[in-house]
Formats: sequence, C-alpha cells, structure tokens
Amino acid sequence: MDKGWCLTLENSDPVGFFTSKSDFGFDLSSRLYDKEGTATMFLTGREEQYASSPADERRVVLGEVDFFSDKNRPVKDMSVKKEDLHTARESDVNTGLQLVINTGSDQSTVDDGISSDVEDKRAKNELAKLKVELEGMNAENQRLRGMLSQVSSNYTALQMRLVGLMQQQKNSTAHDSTQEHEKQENGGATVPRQFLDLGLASEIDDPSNSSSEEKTTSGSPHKKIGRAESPESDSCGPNKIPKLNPSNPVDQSTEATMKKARVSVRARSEAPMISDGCQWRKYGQKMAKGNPCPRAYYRCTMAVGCPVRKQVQRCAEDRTILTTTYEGTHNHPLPPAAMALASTTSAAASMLLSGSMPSPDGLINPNFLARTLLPYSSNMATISASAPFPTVTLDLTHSPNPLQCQRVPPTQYQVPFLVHPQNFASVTNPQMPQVFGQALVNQSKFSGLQSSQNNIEQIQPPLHHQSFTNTLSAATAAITADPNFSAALAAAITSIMGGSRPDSGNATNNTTNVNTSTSNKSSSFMGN
DNA sequence: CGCTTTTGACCGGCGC
DNA sequence: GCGCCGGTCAAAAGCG
Repeated sequence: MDKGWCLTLENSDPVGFFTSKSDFGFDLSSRLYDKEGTATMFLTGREEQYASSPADERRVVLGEVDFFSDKNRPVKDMSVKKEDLHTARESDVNTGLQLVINTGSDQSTVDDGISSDVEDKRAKNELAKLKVELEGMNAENQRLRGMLSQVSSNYTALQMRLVGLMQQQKNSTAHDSTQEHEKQENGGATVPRQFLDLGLASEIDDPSNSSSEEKTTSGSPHKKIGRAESPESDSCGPNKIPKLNPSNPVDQSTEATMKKARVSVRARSEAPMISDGCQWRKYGQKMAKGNPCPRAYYRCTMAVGCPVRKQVQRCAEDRTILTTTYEGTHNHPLPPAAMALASTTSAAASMLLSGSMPSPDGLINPNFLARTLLPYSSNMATISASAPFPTVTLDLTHSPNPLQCQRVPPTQYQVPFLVHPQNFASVTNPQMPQVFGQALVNQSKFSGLQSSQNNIEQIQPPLHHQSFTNTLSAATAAITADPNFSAALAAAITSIMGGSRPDSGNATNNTTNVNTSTSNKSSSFMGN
C-alpha cells in the first residue's frame, strides 16, 4: 500500500491505496485503503479483457471482476485505464463506478480493441454523472418543496385558528350582554374592545373627536422625543402627518399619503445594497445626524422618469444591518426579482395606509395597527405614522426564536393594549368598523413600490388576512432574490409562522404613549 | 464617449 | 432671521 498506488475520487484527494499490483499495476485481490489505512474496497476476480482508449490514455477493461465497496456491495461497470501518474480515480462510487488506475509508467502495452466498448462505458459514466447531478437537484427540489409545504401548512393552521377565534369572538359577543356597554355604533359595526382601551373608539365613533392621548402626542411630540436622542423621530411627530380635513373625502388623504408613504426594509447584508432586482443610480450621499454611516440616495433608472427612490444606510449600532427605504411608484414593469421585494414593500405599505385611514384626522396609533395586522410578527413589521413620511419598517434582522414564544408568561395576555388572539380576532371581525374596510379598498389604489401594472389587489376582506397573505407570498418570492436577504426574510417568515406569541413588547409604553414607544423603532432608516 | 459616482452647493421645512 | 437638517442638484471625477 505504499507503492504509490492510490485511489482518488475525481477532483479530490486520494482516498485509497493498493497493497500490491500485478500485470496492470494492481492485484485483483488487493484491498483499497483510505488515508487512515482502513480497508474501504475489495477487488476480487481477475481481468479478462483489454482495451485501449484513445491515444492519450490507455484503458483496460476488466471483465467479470467483482468490486465490492466497504459495504460489500458489488460495483458494476468497472473500467480501468493506465495513465502516467501514480493515481487512481474513482468516479461515482454509488452507481457506475469507474476506477482509473495510473501505473506511473508508459510500459503498458495494452492491445487495441473494443474502443466502442470504451466509448460506451464513457457514455455510461457520463450518464451516471448526470444522473447523480439530477438526483442532487431533485433532492434540493424536495427540500425546498418541504420548506414551502411547511410554510403553507403553518399558514393554514394559523388561518384555521383565526377562523376559530373569530367564531369564538362572535359567539361571546352574541351571548355576553355586558358587552353591550362596550359597543359603539358606527354603521352598525362593533367596536373592538382594544379600540376603547386605546382611546380610539371615540375617534371612530365621532369624527369630530380625537382622543386626548392623541392630542397630547400630536401637539408636542418633541417634548418627549429629543432630537439628539432620536433624529428620525425628530421628524416623526405624528402631527406632521398630512392630516385629513374632516370635510375632505377620505380618498384625498389617501392620495396624499400614497405620495409620501415609505417602506423601510432592514436586513443583514455585507453588500452595499440589497439586491432588489431594480437598477438604481446614486444621486447623492449625506451624513445623517446620529449615524456615522453615510446615507446614500438612489433613483430608479429602469425607466425614464421613474419616480421611485430609495435610501440606503447602515445601522449605527450594527453595521451589518442595512436599511433600505423605498419611496414612490414604479412607472414600468418590474422583473420578477424586483416584483418580489416590491410586493413585500407594497403589502407593508398597504398596512401602513390601512393604518393611516381609520381616524378622521388620518391618524391611528401605528403601533396598534402593526400589532393588529401582524400580531404575531412584531419582529417583522413596524408601522410608523411618523412625519413627514409615514413609514412602515420591515425588520428582517431578527432570528426566529420559537422557545421565546413559549416563555411568554400567560399573564402578559392580560396586559391591556396588547392584541392577544381574542382581540386579534375581534379586529378582523367582518363586523369591524367600516372604515377599516374603506381603508382596505383605498389601499388598493396605492401602488406603493410596486409596478403600477402589477398591483396586488387587496380589496377582499378580511383586512389582516389579505395583507398577511400578500406579505407572505411576496416574502416567499423574495427568497429567490438574494441569498442574504433571503436568509433574513426566511427568518422573518419563520418568526411569523412559528411564533404564536402575542406581542409582549412595549406593554408599558403602550398604555401611555404608543407613538413614543415606537418612535425609535420606527425610525430605523435614519440613524439608529 | 457615455454612464455612474462623488461631493459640495443649494433649497425648503422646521424650530427657536 | 438664523441655524439645523433632510433631500436634491449638478459639476467634476471616475470608469469601462
């Protein structure tokens, strides 16, 4: 085994050695050894036939020779050729194995002969290789199918659960007469309990009213949020949102919001930009306050006059996190890769718009809506009604942590303002205030960051279901776009599907000032 | 040469 | 009015 005879897998290091050699450099009774000296293959029988291959290599075909792998499995379709080096090659151990023996000398005088047989075997080998390749691809395909199936089944389960909870909510509403005190009439709709908790019921009930909390927050946001503390939130005061004149049609507000609505995507990426399938031209770069990383401004160049712009900035605390903020509507068709992200951001923007609509002044608690629409995915989406541009942030940087979901104390379900499953069901109740449905219809007019020719129609209730569906489908599509982004997005999806966790965050803040509590988080694209 | 990137200037909104 | 800040413009530089 130290005679310089070795067996190598194709394109790899030697994996075995011969103990001796005979006429053609090895003894057919020899054993093959791996590098550790462990016998891995046995050669038995004897050669009966010779054949020469094309001029540059000499091939010996061994007939009726049994080769056994270490599992005592016969290896068929063996052929052996002599070459100049002291190596042996084995390609495809599992199927049509070809053992290539190199004698290290040119003394071989093999007869010319059945070259067609050699060609056949070569073709067989080629076929075998292709088969292996195909099997590998099939395996990959199966794995991806499995993942998709898992996501799909999880979604179905969640949907079923939602239906059950809705039914439960409906029943409890019908039988609990005490809830009559909590009912607010709005076109015959039932105002969910959390609306009252959030002080929003009055807004829904009476457009002329706004909650005292909202007034306080809107009136002097900067007294609570210092500039240096949160640069983005500096301009994020809810009072800066284009307010809807109560006398104006709702659509006008929507149009105004559409123009300035932004979607921010946070994802881990070492690249300067996440690949979103579009072509961009950089037109500016600025140092943003509170962040040593410069903010780059890009304009879509896929079509002349496309108004879509995006800002790219690294997170100050974690520079592996890249925040990309999109604004505007593409005026051209998008390639599939771009559609993926565009759909994601569009769905997110739709959530944002739906969240900006219910209040007569165009305001509704953004945090509340984020939790309403994606109650189990607070890690993923944050909606900010921050001015000057309402922004929804898709945070794709969090890893799923199923255990965390189970650790949440049950008591947290009792915390007011949290949208626990029951409330979640209630806000998605078909009887929910019409304004939600209106928002949903309106949002279909918002092409967001998606091609105007490829808008996702989101006019079918229930609201959360549709947005969630779009987000899910878009996210699934986005997986194909970019490896880094895909990984982050996949993690985000998993956090949705696997995390049947009612949001436990910001409970305290929510009781006082949700906008404040979300300001830092929602300002993700600016200097956090 | 044409396109993209860089970078300082400029503009508008906002708070003081 | 002034300064700050975010955002954009446009000339210069870089690049293939």
